[in-house]
Amino acid sequence: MRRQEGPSRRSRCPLNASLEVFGDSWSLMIVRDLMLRGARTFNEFLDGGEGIATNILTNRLQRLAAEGILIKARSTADHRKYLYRLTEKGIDLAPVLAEMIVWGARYEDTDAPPAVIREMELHPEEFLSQVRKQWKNRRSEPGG
Amino acid sequence: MRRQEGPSRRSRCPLNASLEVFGDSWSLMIVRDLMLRGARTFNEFLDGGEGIATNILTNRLQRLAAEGILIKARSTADHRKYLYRLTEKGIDLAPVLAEMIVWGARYEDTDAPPAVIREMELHPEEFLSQVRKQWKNRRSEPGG
DNA sequence: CCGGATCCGTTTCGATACTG
DNA sequence: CAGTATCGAAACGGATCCGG
Repeated sequence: MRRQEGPSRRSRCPLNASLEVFGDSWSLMIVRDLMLRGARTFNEFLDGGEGIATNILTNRLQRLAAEGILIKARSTADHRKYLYRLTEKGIDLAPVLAEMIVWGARYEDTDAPPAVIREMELHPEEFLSQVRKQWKNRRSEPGG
Repeated sequence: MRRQEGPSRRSRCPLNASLEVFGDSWSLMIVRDLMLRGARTFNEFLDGGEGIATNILTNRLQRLAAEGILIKARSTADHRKYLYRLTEKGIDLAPVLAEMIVWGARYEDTDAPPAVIREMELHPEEFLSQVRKQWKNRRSEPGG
């Protein structure tokens, strides 16, 4: 019970607040898998995130849920499954994600498709609106 | 000798590459102190970053220097001092920083001046050009 | 099978004291 | 001023086990 929330104990700076929420290696990967790769179940995160352990994944999903970035709910189609989806707060991480992807693609050695990166870089607002549009449609839980 | 570089061992995704470089609590705080708060010496980071320990600060400065995000050099004015400054690669983290600050200011409880945040949010390219302009002038090492 | 929980060895972090 | 050295605490990561 070490990590209780409380309205940002002493880190008033916005950057610190953000870092407290997703300032680790895994949280943003989970958000990316959710946002850009269509991952929705525990095991889809396990595959997509580069080798995260199950206990760490559980921990991060709980933290992100506690922060209101994602929501966990039982699948209506398959009752054994849980489905995770982004909240508005989580979707609004898209610009952060996009800038990190653009920077990584520019300066590190990656295999990112240049077209997608250029799209993110040159038309960020279109990228964001596409993400939003996809998440509008996803309410209907297709293929759950 | 655990952390040797190598051209991104297996993390080809740009996001993973970025997270490997600055995916921890402190690295981006240091970049922010450098970029937005004018910190340039070890002790200025110690004050600005919210209570970072000296060994951690040393470690992060070394890592960031090894990644080519900042450069450490002796002050020409005061030969006892070392001055840290951002490289182009480091300055290009400004958009990432800005988006994280905007998100944190929107969703977490912070004391950020709204005007600055709105400026970052509505005119990101102006914010970026201001940062760049400031770093042009900083070559002359004023007050070192 | 799905979604975890638990155990345990290893790694990293972080506070403080100390040094050139 | 700019870091090392030390050492306990915490986080990580792999493997395994468990409930539905």
